[in-house]
Amino acid sequence: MKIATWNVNSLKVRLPHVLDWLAAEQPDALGLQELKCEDKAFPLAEIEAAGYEAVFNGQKTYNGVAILTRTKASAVARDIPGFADEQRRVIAATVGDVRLVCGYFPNGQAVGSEKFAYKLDWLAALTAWLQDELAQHPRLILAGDFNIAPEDRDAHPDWKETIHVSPPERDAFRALTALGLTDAFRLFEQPEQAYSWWDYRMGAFRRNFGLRIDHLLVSAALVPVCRACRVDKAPRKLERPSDHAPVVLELDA
DNA sequence: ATGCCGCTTTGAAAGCGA
Repeated sequence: MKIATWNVNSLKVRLPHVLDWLAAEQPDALGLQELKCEDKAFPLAEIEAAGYEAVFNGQKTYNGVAILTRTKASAVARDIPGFADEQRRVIAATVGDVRLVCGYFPNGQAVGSEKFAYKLDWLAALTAWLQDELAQHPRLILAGDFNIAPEDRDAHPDWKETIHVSPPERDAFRALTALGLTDAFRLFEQPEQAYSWWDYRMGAFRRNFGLRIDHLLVSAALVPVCRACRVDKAPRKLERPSDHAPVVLELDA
């Protein structure tokens, strides 16, 4: 089984990249973030023509998440139950015998800002909800754009901003792993300075000035069947790329 | 340094992302 996550920064603009990538990689499931499109504008026909089913939770201009699957997903859930939020950031579905939760975590803008407080509130609500989800679905993957670089090695040494690397954000990440979730990327040997996002500006990709903020966390039941996890930088090298690269997890399941 | 890039909404310029 192959499961991937990718912040596409506008599904409309990135649709050709997504279709090419599906054809090349043939994942069983692909979680997408930052669709920036309403549900009525979701390019369902094109995705179905590529041999995929899709469930989505979109809104105008901002946010928006989707799960694409080769076989029909079931038990689709949207948003965090009990957390009042206009922003469409979560979709979950059962794919085969795996529960896949796809999230676009808040950016947070700057430590101490109003958006930062929202980020921490959102993370607390997600964590509380996931505890219940894990109880119901022992085989669970939390995938998405976390907007958190969990350790120092996940940020370029010259990263000067505190957002994405601050102690409260990293504490929130650890609260998620404390539920019994494991960062699948770190189950395997990885290149030095492996990142999943690079700013469009200042030649950041060329200089590998990036952050690893896109993650797949797996529940304890899935750790033994993880086979490989990697960042696929190829789509970041195309014309008009997303600023994020897909992260791919392969499992013996 | 934070203007830089890119996307979106509107209708040339501003907000936002990370």
